[in-house]
Amino acid sequence: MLNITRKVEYALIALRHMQSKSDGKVTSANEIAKKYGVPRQLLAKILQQMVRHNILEAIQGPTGGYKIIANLDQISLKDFFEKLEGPLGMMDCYFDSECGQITNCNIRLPIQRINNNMRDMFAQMTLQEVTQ
Amino acid sequence: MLNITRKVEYALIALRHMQSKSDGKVTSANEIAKKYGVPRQLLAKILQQMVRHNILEAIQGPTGGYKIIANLDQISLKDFFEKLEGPLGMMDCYFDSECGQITNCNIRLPIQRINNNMRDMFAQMTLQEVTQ
DNA sequence: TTTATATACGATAAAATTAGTCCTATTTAT
DNA sequence: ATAAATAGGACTAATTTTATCGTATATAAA
Repeated sequence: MLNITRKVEYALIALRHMQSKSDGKVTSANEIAKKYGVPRQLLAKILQQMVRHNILEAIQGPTGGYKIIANLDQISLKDFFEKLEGPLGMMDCYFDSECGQITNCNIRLPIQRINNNMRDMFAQMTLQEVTQ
Repeated sequence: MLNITRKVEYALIALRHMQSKSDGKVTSANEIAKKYGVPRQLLAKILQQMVRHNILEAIQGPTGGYKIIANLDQISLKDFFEKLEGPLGMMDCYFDSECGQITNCNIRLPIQRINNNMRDMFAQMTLQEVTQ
Protein backbone atom coordinates (compact mmCIF):
# COMPACT_ATOMS: atom_id res chain seq x y z
CA MET A 1 0.00 0.00 0.00
CA LEU A 2 1.16 3.49 -0.87
CA ASN A 3 4.17 2.31 -2.79
CA ILE A 4 6.08 4.07 -5.50
CA THR A 5 5.51 2.29 -8.81
CA ARG A 6 8.15 0.85 -11.07
CA LYS A 7 7.23 3.45 -13.62
CA VAL A 8 8.23 6.21 -11.24
CA GLU A 9 11.30 4.28 -10.19
CA TYR A 10 12.49 3.87 -13.75
CA ALA A 11 11.81 7.51 -14.47
CA LEU A 12 13.90 8.54 -11.45
CA ILE A 13 16.71 6.21 -12.43
CA ALA A 14 16.75 7.77 -15.89
CA LEU A 15 16.69 11.33 -14.60
CA ARG A 16 19.50 10.73 -12.15
CA HIS A 17 21.56 9.09 -14.83
CA MET A 18 21.06 12.00 -17.20
CA GLN A 19 21.81 14.53 -14.47
CA SER A 20 25.24 13.03 -14.09
CA LYS A 21 26.10 13.80 -17.70
CA SER A 22 27.48 16.99 -19.14
CA ASP A 23 24.84 19.28 -20.54
CA GLY A 24 24.64 18.64 -24.25
CA LYS A 25 24.96 14.86 -24.09
CA VAL A 26 22.09 12.55 -24.78
CA THR A 27 21.33 9.15 -23.28
CA SER A 28 19.66 6.30 -25.12
CA ALA A 29 17.04 4.07 -23.56
CA ASN A 30 19.39 1.18 -24.22
CA GLU A 31 22.22 2.69 -22.26
CA ILE A 32 20.06 3.03 -19.15
CA ALA A 33 18.35 -0.31 -19.63
CA LYS A 34 21.66 -2.10 -19.75
CA LYS A 35 23.35 -0.27 -16.94
CA TYR A 36 20.52 -0.58 -14.44
CA GLY A 37 18.96 -3.83 -15.63
CA VAL A 38 15.63 -2.28 -16.52
CA PRO A 39 13.29 -3.50 -19.31
CA ARG A 40 14.22 -1.51 -22.37
CA GLN A 41 10.86 -1.11 -24.09
CA LEU A 42 9.08 -0.21 -20.93
CA LEU A 43 11.73 2.32 -20.07
CA ALA A 44 11.49 3.77 -23.57
CA LYS A 45 7.79 4.38 -23.11
CA ILE A 46 8.35 6.14 -19.85
CA LEU A 47 11.00 8.33 -21.44
CA GLN A 48 8.60 9.09 -24.28
CA GLN A 49 5.99 10.06 -21.75
CA MET A 50 8.44 12.46 -20.18
CA VAL A 51 9.11 13.92 -23.62
CA ARG A 52 5.40 14.57 -24.08
CA HIS A 53 5.41 16.35 -20.75
CA ASN A 54 8.39 18.50 -21.69
CA ILE A 55 10.68 17.06 -19.08
CA LEU A 56 12.94 15.50 -21.68
CA GLU A 57 13.78 16.19 -25.29
CA ALA A 58 14.28 13.34 -27.75
CA ILE A 59 16.82 13.25 -30.54
CA GLN A 60 16.11 10.65 -33.18
CA GLY A 61 18.27 8.46 -35.33
CA PRO A 62 21.44 6.63 -34.38
CA THR A 63 23.48 8.70 -31.93
CA GLY A 64 20.07 9.90 -30.74
CA GLY A 65 18.64 9.69 -27.28
CA TYR A 66 17.13 11.84 -24.58
CA LYS A 67 18.21 14.77 -22.47
CA ILE A 68 16.67 16.79 -19.69
CA ILE A 69 15.18 20.09 -20.80
CA ALA A 70 12.99 20.99 -17.83
CA ASN A 71 14.12 22.76 -14.71
CA LEU A 72 13.70 20.04 -12.13
CA ASP A 73 13.57 22.70 -9.43
CA GLN A 74 10.25 23.80 -10.78
CA ILE A 75 8.56 20.43 -10.97
CA SER A 76 6.92 19.23 -7.79
CA LEU A 77 6.84 15.56 -7.00
CA LYS A 78 3.07 15.81 -7.14
CA ASP A 79 3.19 17.05 -10.73
CA PHE A 80 5.79 14.49 -11.64
CA PHE A 81 3.74 11.62 -10.23
CA GLU A 82 0.61 12.89 -11.91
CA LYS A 83 2.32 13.29 -15.27
CA LEU A 84 3.35 9.65 -15.07
CA GLU A 85 0.42 8.07 -13.27
CA GLY A 86 -2.55 10.38 -13.36
CA PRO A 87 -4.26 12.10 -10.41
CA LEU A 88 -3.03 11.13 -6.95
CA GLY A 89 -5.40 9.71 -4.41
CA MET A 90 -8.42 10.52 -6.45
CA MET A 91 -11.57 9.03 -5.01
CA ASP A 92 -13.47 6.74 -7.33
CA CYS A 93 -16.74 7.91 -5.93
CA TYR A 94 -16.32 11.25 -7.66
CA PHE A 95 -16.71 9.66 -11.05
CA ASP A 96 -18.14 6.27 -10.39
CA SER A 97 -21.74 7.21 -9.91
CA GLU A 98 -22.54 3.55 -9.41
CA CYS A 99 -21.84 3.96 -5.74
CA GLY A 100 -25.46 3.91 -4.64
CA GLN A 101 -24.33 4.27 -1.05
CA ILE A 102 -23.25 7.81 -1.50
CA THR A 103 -25.99 9.18 0.71
CA ASN A 104 -24.83 6.93 3.54
CA CYS A 105 -21.13 7.31 2.95
CA ASN A 106 -19.43 8.48 6.10
CA ILE A 107 -15.82 8.58 4.98
CA ARG A 108 -15.64 11.00 2.10
CA LEU A 109 -14.28 13.70 4.36
CA PRO A 110 -11.80 11.45 6.17
CA ILE A 111 -10.41 10.15 2.92
CA GLN A 112 -10.28 13.65 1.53
CA ARG A 113 -8.27 14.78 4.54
CA ILE A 114 -5.81 11.97 4.05
CA ASN A 115 -5.44 12.60 0.35
CA ASN A 116 -5.17 16.35 0.69
CA ASN A 117 -2.36 15.99 3.17
CA MET A 118 -0.60 13.58 0.90
CA ARG A 119 -0.97 15.81 -2.13
CA ASP A 120 0.20 18.86 -0.18
CA MET A 121 3.28 17.05 0.94
CA PHE A 122 4.26 15.99 -2.57
CA ALA A 123 3.44 19.45 -3.87
CA GLN A 124 6.13 20.79 -1.56
CA MET A 125 8.88 18.43 -2.68
CA THR A 126 10.67 19.14 -5.95
CA LEU A 127 12.09 16.64 -8.38
CA GLN A 128 15.44 18.35 -8.02
CA GLU A 129 15.61 17.94 -4.27
CA VAL A 130 14.72 14.28 -4.56
CA THR A 131 17.10 13.38 -7.35
CA GLN A 132 20.02 15.57 -6.45
CA MET B 1 -0.96 5.35 -7.57
CA LEU B 2 -0.80 6.08 -3.87
CA ASN B 3 -4.42 5.24 -3.29
CA ILE B 4 -6.09 4.22 -0.08
CA THR B 5 -7.21 0.59 -0.31
CA ARG B 6 -10.74 -0.72 0.16
CA LYS B 7 -9.54 -2.45 3.28
CA VAL B 8 -8.64 0.85 4.85
CA GLU B 9 -11.82 2.43 3.56
CA TYR B 10 -13.99 -0.25 5.09
CA ALA B 11 -12.11 -0.03 8.36
CA LEU B 12 -12.67 3.73 8.46
CA ILE B 13 -16.34 3.35 7.66
CA ALA B 14 -16.67 0.89 10.52
CA LEU B 15 -14.81 3.08 12.99
CA ARG B 16 -16.83 6.15 12.16
CA HIS B 17 -20.03 4.21 12.48
CA MET B 18 -19.03 2.88 15.89
CA GLN B 19 -17.89 6.30 17.05
CA SER B 20 -21.39 7.61 16.49
CA LYS B 21 -22.80 5.11 18.99
CA SER B 22 -23.05 5.45 22.74
CA ASP B 23 -20.20 3.88 24.61
CA GLY B 24 -21.34 0.41 25.65
CA LYS B 25 -23.11 -0.49 22.41
CA VAL B 26 -21.78 -3.01 19.96
CA THR B 27 -22.10 -3.08 16.19
CA SER B 28 -22.34 -6.24 14.10
CA ALA B 29 -20.57 -6.68 10.80
CA ASN B 30 -23.98 -7.17 9.26
CA GLU B 31 -25.26 -3.83 10.43
CA ILE B 32 -22.38 -1.98 8.79
CA ALA B 33 -22.41 -4.13 5.66
CA LYS B 34 -26.08 -3.39 5.07
CA LYS B 35 -26.01 0.28 5.86
CA TYR B 36 -22.99 1.13 3.74
CA GLY B 37 -23.31 -1.53 1.05
CA VAL B 38 -20.03 -3.19 1.89
CA PRO B 39 -19.25 -6.92 1.41
CA ARG B 40 -20.09 -8.56 4.73
CA GLN B 41 -17.49 -11.31 4.87
CA LEU B 42 -14.68 -9.08 3.79
CA LEU B 43 -15.70 -6.47 6.32
CA ALA B 44 -15.87 -9.13 9.03
CA LYS B 45 -12.28 -10.08 8.36
CA ILE B 46 -11.14 -6.52 8.59
CA LEU B 47 -12.96 -6.10 11.88
CA GLN B 48 -11.34 -9.28 13.15
CA GLN B 49 -7.99 -7.89 12.16
CA MET B 50 -8.68 -4.78 14.19
CA VAL B 51 -9.59 -7.00 17.14
CA ARG B 52 -6.23 -8.73 16.90
CA HIS B 53 -4.59 -5.32 16.96
CA ASN B 54 -6.55 -4.22 20.02
CA ILE B 55 -8.42 -1.48 18.25
CA LEU B 56 -11.74 -3.25 18.66
CA GLU B 57 -13.17 -5.76 21.08
CA ALA B 58 -15.45 -8.55 19.86
CA ILE B 59 -18.45 -9.90 21.72
CA GLN B 60 -19.63 -13.26 20.47
CA GLY B 61 -23.01 -14.89 20.19
CA PRO B 62 -26.25 -13.31 19.02
CA THR B 63 -26.51 -9.71 20.26
CA GLY B 64 -22.73 -9.77 19.83
CA GLY B 65 -20.63 -7.47 17.70
CA TYR B 66 -17.70 -5.11 17.94
CA LYS B 67 -16.84 -1.96 19.82
CA ILE B 68 -13.90 0.41 19.91
CA ILE B 69 -11.54 -0.13 22.83
CA ALA B 70 -8.48 1.77 21.70
CA ASN B 71 -7.89 5.45 22.16
CA LEU B 72 -7.93 6.65 18.59
CA ASP B 73 -6.01 9.74 19.64
CA GLN B 74 -3.04 7.54 20.28
CA ILE B 75 -3.01 5.64 17.04
CA SER B 76 -1.21 7.31 14.17
CA LEU B 77 -2.43 6.81 10.66
CA LYS B 78 0.92 5.22 9.93
CA ASP B 79 0.36 2.57 12.60
CA PHE B 80 -3.21 2.08 11.48
CA PHE B 81 -2.22 1.53 7.86
CA GLU B 82 0.57 -0.78 8.86
CA LYS B 83 -1.67 -2.83 11.13
CA LEU B 84 -3.99 -3.38 8.19
CA GLU B 85 -1.61 -3.52 5.26
CA GLY B 86 1.92 -4.08 6.50
CA PRO B 87 4.90 -1.73 6.23
CA LEU B 88 4.38 1.44 4.21
CA GLY B 89 6.56 2.28 1.28
CA MET B 90 9.02 -0.45 2.03
CA MET B 91 11.50 -0.92 -0.76
CA ASP B 92 11.57 -4.40 -2.25
CA CYS B 93 15.29 -4.18 -2.72
CA TYR B 94 15.82 -4.47 1.01
CA PHE B 95 14.54 -8.02 1.01
CA ASP B 96 14.63 -9.07 -2.56
CA SER B 97 18.27 -9.91 -2.89
CA GLU B 98 17.60 -10.94 -6.46
CA CYS B 99 18.19 -7.38 -7.53
CA GLY B 100 21.62 -7.92 -9.07
CA GLN B 101 21.72 -4.27 -10.01
CA ILE B 102 22.10 -3.10 -6.48
CA THR B 103 25.64 -1.91 -7.01
CA ASN B 104 24.48 0.27 -9.89
CA CYS B 105 21.24 1.43 -8.29
CA ASN B 106 21.11 5.20 -8.20
CA ILE B 107 17.71 5.74 -6.64
CA ARG B 108 17.79 4.11 -3.25
CA LEU B 109 18.30 7.44 -1.57
CA PRO B 110 15.70 9.29 -3.63
CA ILE B 111 13.08 6.67 -2.92
CA GLN B 112 14.04 6.62 0.72
CA ARG B 113 13.57 10.36 0.91
CA ILE B 114 10.12 10.07 -0.61
CA ASN B 115 9.07 7.22 1.65
CA ASN B 116 10.46 8.80 4.78
CA ASN B 117 8.51 11.95 4.14
CA MET B 118 5.36 9.96 3.54
CA ARG B 119 5.81 7.89 6.68
CA ASP B 120 6.54 10.99 8.76
CA MET B 121 3.40 12.64 7.53
CA PHE B 122 1.19 9.68 8.41
CA ALA B 123 2.95 9.32 11.73
CA GLN B 124 1.79 12.82 12.58
CA MET B 125 -1.87 12.27 11.77
CA THR B 126 -4.02 10.41 14.28
CA LEU B 127 -6.93 8.12 13.58
CA GLN B 128 -9.05 10.35 15.78
CA GLU B 129 -8.35 13.51 13.83
CA VAL B 130 -9.14 11.76 10.58
CA THR B 131 -12.35 10.08 11.66
CA GLN B 132 -13.73 12.76 13.90
C1' DT C 1 21.58 4.58 -51.09
C1' DT C 2 21.71 0.95 -47.93
C1' DT C 3 22.29 -0.30 -43.24
C1' DA C 4 22.18 0.07 -38.44
C1' DT C 5 20.56 2.27 -34.46
C1' DA C 6 17.59 5.33 -32.50
C1' DT C 7 12.72 7.09 -31.06
C1' DA C 8 7.32 6.40 -31.28
C1' DC C 9 3.53 3.95 -30.07
C1' DG C 10 -0.62 0.73 -30.36
C1' DA C 11 -1.90 -3.84 -28.98
C1' DT C 12 -1.52 -7.53 -26.13
C1' DA C 13 0.22 -10.74 -22.61
C1' DA C 14 1.92 -11.94 -18.09
C1' DA C 15 2.39 -11.19 -13.30
C1' DA C 16 1.15 -9.35 -9.05
C1' DT C 17 -1.92 -7.32 -6.04
C1' DT C 18 -6.33 -6.35 -4.30
C1' DA C 19 -11.02 -7.55 -3.56
C1' DG C 20 -14.49 -10.74 -2.70
C1' DT C 21 -16.65 -15.41 -1.85
C1' DC C 22 -17.25 -20.08 0.10
C1' DC C 23 -17.27 -23.10 3.69
C1' DT C 24 -16.97 -24.78 8.21
C1' DA C 25 -16.25 -24.13 13.21
C1' DT C 26 -17.29 -21.99 17.49
C1' DT C 27 -19.73 -19.01 20.80
C1' DT C 28 -23.82 -17.74 23.27
C1' DA C 29 -28.52 -15.39 24.07
C1' DT C 30 -33.13 -16.86 23.71
C1' DA D 1 -32.26 -26.76 20.16
C1' DT D 2 -31.94 -22.79 17.38
C1' DA D 3 -30.56 -18.69 15.48
C1' DA D 4 -27.39 -15.00 15.09
C1' DA D 5 -23.08 -13.65 15.87
C1' DT D 6 -17.64 -13.93 15.53
C1' DA D 7 -13.27 -16.65 13.58
C1' DG D 8 -10.65 -17.92 10.05
C1' DG D 9 -8.65 -21.01 6.16
C1' DA D 10 -8.98 -21.83 1.25
C1' DC D 11 -10.12 -20.30 -2.88
C1' DT D 12 -11.78 -17.34 -6.87
C1' DA D 13 -12.45 -13.09 -9.34
C1' DA D 14 -11.25 -8.59 -10.65
C1' DT D 15 -8.18 -5.03 -11.23
C1' DT D 16 -3.90 -2.92 -11.71
C1' DT D 17 0.76 -3.04 -12.73
C1' DT D 18 4.51 -4.64 -15.36
C1' DA D 19 6.46 -6.32 -19.48
C1' DT D 20 6.60 -7.79 -24.33
C1' DC D 21 5.57 -7.82 -29.38
C1' DG D 22 5.33 -5.83 -33.62
C1' DT D 23 5.63 -2.19 -36.73
C1' DA D 24 6.52 2.55 -38.28
C1' DT D 25 9.57 6.40 -38.72
C1' DA D 26 13.85 9.18 -38.33
C1' DT D 27 18.67 9.83 -39.34
C1' DA D 28 23.82 9.25 -39.00
C1' DA D 29 27.30 6.92 -41.23
C1' DA D 30 29.46 3.61 -44.34
